[in-house]
Amino acid sequence: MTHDGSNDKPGAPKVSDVPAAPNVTLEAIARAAGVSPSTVSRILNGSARVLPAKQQAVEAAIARFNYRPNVLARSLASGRTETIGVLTQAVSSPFYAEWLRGIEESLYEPGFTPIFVSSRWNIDDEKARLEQFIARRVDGIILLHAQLDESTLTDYSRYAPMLVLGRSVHNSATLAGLPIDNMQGARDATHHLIEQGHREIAFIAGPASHEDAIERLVGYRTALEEAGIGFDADLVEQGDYLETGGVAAMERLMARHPSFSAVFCANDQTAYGARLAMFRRGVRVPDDVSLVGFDDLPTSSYMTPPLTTVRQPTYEIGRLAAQGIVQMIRKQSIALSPIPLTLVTRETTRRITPPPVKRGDTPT
Amino acid sequence: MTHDGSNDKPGAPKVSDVPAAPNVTLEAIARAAGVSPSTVSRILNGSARVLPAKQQAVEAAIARFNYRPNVLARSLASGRTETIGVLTQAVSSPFYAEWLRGIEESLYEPGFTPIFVSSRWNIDDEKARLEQFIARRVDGIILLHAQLDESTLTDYSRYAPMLVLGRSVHNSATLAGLPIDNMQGARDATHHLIEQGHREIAFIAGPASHEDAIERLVGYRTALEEAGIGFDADLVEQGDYLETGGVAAMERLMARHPSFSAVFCANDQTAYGARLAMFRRGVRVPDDVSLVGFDDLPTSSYMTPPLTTVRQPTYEIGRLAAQGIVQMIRKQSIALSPIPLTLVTRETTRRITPPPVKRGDTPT
DNA sequence: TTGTATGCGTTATCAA
DNA sequence: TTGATAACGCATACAA
Repeated sequence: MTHDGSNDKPGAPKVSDVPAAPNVTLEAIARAAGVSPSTVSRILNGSARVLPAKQQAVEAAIARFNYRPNVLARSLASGRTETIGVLTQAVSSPFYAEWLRGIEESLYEPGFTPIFVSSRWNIDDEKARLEQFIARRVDGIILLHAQLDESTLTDYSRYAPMLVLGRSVHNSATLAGLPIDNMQGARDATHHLIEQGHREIAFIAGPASHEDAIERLVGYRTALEEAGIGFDADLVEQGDYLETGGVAAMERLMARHPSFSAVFCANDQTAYGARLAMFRRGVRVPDDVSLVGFDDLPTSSYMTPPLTTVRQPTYEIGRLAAQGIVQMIRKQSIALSPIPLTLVTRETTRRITPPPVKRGDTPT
Repeated sequence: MTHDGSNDKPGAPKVSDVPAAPNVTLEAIARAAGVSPSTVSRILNGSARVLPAKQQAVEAAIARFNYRPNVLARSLASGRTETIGVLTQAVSSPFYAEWLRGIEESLYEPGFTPIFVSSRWNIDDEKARLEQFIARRVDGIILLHAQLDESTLTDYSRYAPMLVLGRSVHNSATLAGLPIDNMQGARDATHHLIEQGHREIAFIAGPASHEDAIERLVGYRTALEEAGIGFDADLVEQGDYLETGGVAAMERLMARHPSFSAVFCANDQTAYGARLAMFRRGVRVPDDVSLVGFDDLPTSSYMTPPLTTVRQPTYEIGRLAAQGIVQMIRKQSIALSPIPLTLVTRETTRRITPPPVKRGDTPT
């Protein structure tokens, strides 16, 4: 920060801008500047006016000793940590990545620091991490897809305001949910396929334990019903939101019910797997089968061909969440409306003239 | 803050397992159990034996009040935060994701908590985040691809031991580097293509500012030289490690020098872009052009066809890093050997009989 | 084995 | 405007 670069070159005696003493305290600065600790504190926090002369003396001392206030001590004394606990189910999931980015970027400006942890889809871990947040006295908590039931969340929210993404809860001053309209998204996607002339539309579902996954299935069924197409349980296969599950599900589907002309996958990762399984069998997309995903992961627009999918504005949702939690911390009321999803039509779907052409015996 | 939640549900008196007082202190527990604060502290940390009777009394009080020690106070008093600062260039990058997972999982067992932040490839941010870590008194720091120069890193390492991934530094007790052998990886990949009969092998490079990217270019050139193939600058295009850069580079390449039979991309994301650009032009992979990437992102095995690439064992590297930093904190010596990379041969490369067949005018 | 006293580095309250 | 002084919640050296 105060690196002057004047002695990078060997030869000249090195006078580092980062001094040796790692533990300069506020008190040391006060002594060096000839003022009281309180004055230094005031300057640091801008909590009161001080004489310019003293101000300068203190600032000089801070620069000279490269002093950095101890965040721990500050938090202990003030009761505020300026820290937000962010709980994800899996840090490494491409799906959460954009959320984290949105959260981090919006938190930086108001001066909060996010702490990311992941519970690995394990409800016990989720609890443990939440308690860890509380032990750390975070000022607020953002949950990405909480699995805990609402009453438990409500209990925890007494320690710090909580915002739950992708879920609707009974909103209060300390607990709020930002629901995502999975049902509508899935309905739109299915509707799109129907409009393109598809009638036998398969669905590869997500884990039955996920609320989202269920909503997406409901959306699929709703669109079918609206179009007067009977629901066929044989066209539904179980996936797990992962690529491997998509592969397996598609293989079962092709073996059992090979006449579908379109597949709607509960998420993009599932679609990647399904795509590969079809590729292996020589089934062309979209010539033989149309494919639609859900989430619009960054990679999806680089699939070959680029994937038609339901876009979740994750980055924006992340920003909203960050702003929301800050408002809750500041005791301001917030109004969170459900996030609408939009269908992004790319190149894995095509119009067919019903009845669907029989899928070809293209060479592998 | 002192909301006691005793009347969440109208009607039935709710007896929650999470008690009302959010700020139970160690002292309160001591009083409730009829012992001294130090005894409670000892039980909490297992730092000394206490009478079973007292032990039980304390544990009962802890359970009754749902007491959670204040991490801040504990750290302030002990001088240890049990926290590791992890600096990434971009939290949301699929490339860093696996590293983070490895780090997080290995840190959990020894009782450390990672704090992830990202500097967004900005060197000023990198410095700011590092200073933030120091202000938080983290016990150790892991850097994923540091951009700061070694002397600055050395300066910072006086505050907390630092481990730099993907870079070699002059190792000391407080600063260590875990280099990754990009050169060898790129050399192997190129060599593979040469062995398959390719002679006109294009290369889409990464940002010239990245050490890794340069090493990969060097590996490419080395393999060519070893095979007695002259380096042709016309076959090298500039990318940016992102998909968009891959698309653009491939388009330029095809326009300018359409006779290559293989492309080696500096990373997988670049390869995704290049793949799409070829797809758009009706150039088939691997029938017309062989394609090799670098990194082996999780998605790469689901590309169609699955991408041949150089695998970085990122998850394992993450684990190594976590173990390493813990050892450094404990003042144990560590031995870090460069990580070897391995070529994963999948389906985007194929053997050709030189001279390469002229690339087809397949319909778009 | 247990308790007392002191310190960790700040902020905040209260006088001056 | 400034400076003592008391928290903040815990760990720990020392004494018992």
